[in-house]
Amino acid sequence: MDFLKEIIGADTKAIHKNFKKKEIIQKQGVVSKNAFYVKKGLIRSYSIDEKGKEHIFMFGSEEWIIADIESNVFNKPTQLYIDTIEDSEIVVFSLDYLKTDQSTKEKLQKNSKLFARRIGSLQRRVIQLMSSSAKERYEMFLETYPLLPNRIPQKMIASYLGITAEALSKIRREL
Amino acid sequence: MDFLKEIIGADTKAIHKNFKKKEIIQKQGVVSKNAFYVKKGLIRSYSIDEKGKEHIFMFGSEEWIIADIESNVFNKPTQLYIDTIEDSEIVVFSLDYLKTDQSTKEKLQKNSKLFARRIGSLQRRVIQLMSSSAKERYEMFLETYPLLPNRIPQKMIASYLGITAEALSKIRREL
DNA sequence: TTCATTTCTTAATATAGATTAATGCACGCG
DNA sequence: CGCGTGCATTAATCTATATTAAGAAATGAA
Repeated sequence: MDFLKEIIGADTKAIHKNFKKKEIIQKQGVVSKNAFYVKKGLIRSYSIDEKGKEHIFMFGSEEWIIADIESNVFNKPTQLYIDTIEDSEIVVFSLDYLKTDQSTKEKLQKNSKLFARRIGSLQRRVIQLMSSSAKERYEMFLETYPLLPNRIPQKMIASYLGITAEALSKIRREL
Repeated sequence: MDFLKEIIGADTKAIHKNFKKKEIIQKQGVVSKNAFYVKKGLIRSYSIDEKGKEHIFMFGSEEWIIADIESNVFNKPTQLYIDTIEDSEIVVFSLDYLKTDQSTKEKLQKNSKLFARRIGSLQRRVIQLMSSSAKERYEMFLETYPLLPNRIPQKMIASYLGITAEALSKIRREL
């Protein structure tokens, strides 16, 4: 993820911010203008459905970017809340350079790579959701993010996997 | 989707190809070098799991691009088969311009928009898979792609929704 | 520290959707 | 033209996961 540093490093308008645990960084419904690079800490993006239930879309720990990219690029209202799971140090930056002529070819190329990776991880997630049981998804989660599970409450892991906390508890007992 | 034409139009190496119904365009496991723009017809991308079950990842009709973008950009073996549902006219092109210096800033910007849209549609898909019932997903599918359902066999729609043909049949009866 | 609140676990019951099996239909092929 | 193979539907049964409820453990605030 080398190119992250260059994209962000080159953004002179990027702002470093500190957030306390459980602070809300972005609310559903607004046109999101910013992307959030996690320098330190742990944050999450999630949506809340009509029944009031939370569904975690992504976790972001050190060196990850959390953002509603489509909302950023096309000025659409975002579906995603973003808040912190731990006290976090966040670099708030903008993807505006994609629209204006402010950016170099190199930066644009790096950005395409960044987006391509994100597309890949979402593609795997969709296929996984369609083809694997809750237990299999949990095992893959542990493999893919070995460092995260002890930093994240069970109920949030469950929400990320698309199951209830009760179902996850049962799965954990079986392992 | 204006920018599609420009991206592809500018690619002098792009090749127009005709495929018969049910022809395989790309196989799982290979490093995919190409993206497929559908000029006419209907194609799909899908993966096959260990149990031999198909899971449709995307449909592509006129003006859509079907590709394993991460495989293209990072030379990773693809999870996705691609084949045709109807006789189709396809523009086969490459995303290599993202790696080399062959491309203009404008083209790169358009490409980022293309990727951002794809990220948006995958994000919605993930959240939908986690938060909606099969019936709700089917109704959203009908709304989002009103022209496709009569061109696609039921069992493939079911596979796209992540359910069995039997379950879809039951849902349709209820509507 | 104590009390209140939230999180995690366990268990009983309910349900959406899978599986299996059987039937009628359509259509592509010899 | 008829025949076979695959497609859609229905129904019976099964199973993974949801829901509900309750208690135990952990966390946070006063």
